[in-house]
Amino acid sequence: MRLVVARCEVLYTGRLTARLPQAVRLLMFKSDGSVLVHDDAGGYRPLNWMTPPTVVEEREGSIVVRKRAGKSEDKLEIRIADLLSDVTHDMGESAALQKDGVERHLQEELAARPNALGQSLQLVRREWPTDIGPVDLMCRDASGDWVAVEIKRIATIEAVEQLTRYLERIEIEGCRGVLAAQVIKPQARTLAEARGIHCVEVDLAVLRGEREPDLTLFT
Amino acid sequence: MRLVVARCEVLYTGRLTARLPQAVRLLMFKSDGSVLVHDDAGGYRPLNWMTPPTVVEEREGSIVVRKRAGKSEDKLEIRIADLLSDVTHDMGESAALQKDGVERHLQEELAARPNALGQSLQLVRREWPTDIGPVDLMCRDASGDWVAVEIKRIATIEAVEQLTRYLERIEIEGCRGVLAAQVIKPQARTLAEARGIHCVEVDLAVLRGEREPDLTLFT
DNA sequence: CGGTAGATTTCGTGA
DNA sequence: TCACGAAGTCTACCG
Repeated sequence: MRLVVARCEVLYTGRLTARLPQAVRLLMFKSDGSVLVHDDAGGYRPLNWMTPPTVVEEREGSIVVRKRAGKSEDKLEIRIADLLSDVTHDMGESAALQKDGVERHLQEELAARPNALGQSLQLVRREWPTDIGPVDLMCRDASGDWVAVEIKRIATIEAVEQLTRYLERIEIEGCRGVLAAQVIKPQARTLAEARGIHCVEVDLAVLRGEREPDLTLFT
Repeated sequence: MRLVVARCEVLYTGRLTARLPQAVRLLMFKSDGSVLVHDDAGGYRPLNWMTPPTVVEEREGSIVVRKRAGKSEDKLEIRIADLLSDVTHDMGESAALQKDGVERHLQEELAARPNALGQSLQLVRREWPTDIGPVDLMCRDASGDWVAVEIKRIATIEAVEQLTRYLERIEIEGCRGVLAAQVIKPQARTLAEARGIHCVEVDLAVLRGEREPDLTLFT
C-alpha cells in the first residue's frame, strides 16, 4: 500500500462531477487498484475514491486514475501542489473478516426454532420462491394455516411493503404475514398492524439461548 | 491524522460482533475521533471502523476505541503484535466537496422544463406537501388534469411504491403519476405500468441543452 | 453479466 | 432527537 500525504486538488468526473478544493489530504493506493482520498475528519467515507479495476497514470505533479464504467469512463484527477510524504508498505497476505449477527444468522436461528416467534409454527421451507423474490420463511401454524415470515435486522416501512407484495402474490388462501426483526420502527409497526401483519421483535442472543428473556420487568 | 501500520488483530462488538484475524493493516486515527482499519485490498470500505464521537485508550500492545451507542456500547479492540510504522501528520483545515449531478439537480431541471417529460405539462409547485412527505413535482397537463411526478436518479420498485403511496394520499380526483429517472430498472417499469404510472427516462446533459437527444438511431 | 437485497450501511435534512 | 430518503452508495448473491 502506498500512502501519500499532499496538498492537492481533486477532480472527479463520472456518475457525477465533483471538485475537491486544494488542501492537505491522505491518498491511499491499494495493491488491488483501489484509490481513496481521505481527509483528517469526516468519518469513515473517503472524500473521493475509485474502486478496482483502475488504471493509475502518474505524471509530473498529478496522478490520474481511470476506470471503465459502462459505455463511458470514470476519471479521478489528483493535482498535487505540495508533496509532504510518500511511503509504500508491503502488507503481505490478508485475512477475511469474520462477522456474526447479520440478517442471515437471524434467519438461521428462526428457521431452527420458528416457535420463538411466539406462535406454534412449523417450518415448511426457507427462501420460499415467488415470482417477485423469495419469502424468508414459510410456515404453517397449529391450525394448518400458512404463515409467511419476513425477517429483517431493522424493520422499516419498506419491510412491510415487501411482505405485503409477497402476500399479494402468494396463491394461498388465508396466508398470514409475520414481520420479525431485532428492531421494528414505530411507523413500520403501525403500518403492519393496520394491514393485519403480526410484528415480533427478536433477540439473537436469546434465540441462541445465550441469554434468558428479560422477564424481570414484569415481576 | 495518525497513521499506524501494524500486524494486528481486531475485535469489534456492537451492532454485531466481528473478528479480524492477525495481519498487517493500516490504522487511521482522524482528528475528529474517526478510527478506520484498512487492508491493502478490498475497495473503499474499511474492514473495521468507528465513527465519532469516540474515546481512544492506548495501552501496552493494544488500542481500545469506545463509543456510546444507545443503551449499550460499541467497542473496537486492536491488539498490536508488531508495530511497523507510526506517523502523525498535521493536515490543517479542510475544504468541502462540491458535487454536481445528483437528484436535486435533476429536479431543478425538470421543474424548469416539465415538458421534457414528453407531455405538455405546467408546473404547479415543487415539493408539493402531503401528510406522508412531499411529491417532487406537481403539474397539470393540457386537459387541466393533475400529474404527480416522482424523480429518481435510479428508479427501483421502491420508487414506484413511494409514488403509489403519494397517489393514494393525494385528495385529487384523477391525479396521474409519472416516474422520471436517469435509469429505470425493468422490474420498476413493469410494476409502474401495471399500476398505470407512466415512465420516462431523462438525461441530465440533454435537459441542460449540453447535448442533443440521440436521434440518429431512428434516422 | 445484470438485477436485487443487505449493510456495524453512512450521511444529510426536516419535523 | 428521531425518522426518512439519498448515496458516485458498495457489496454479496443469485439468476
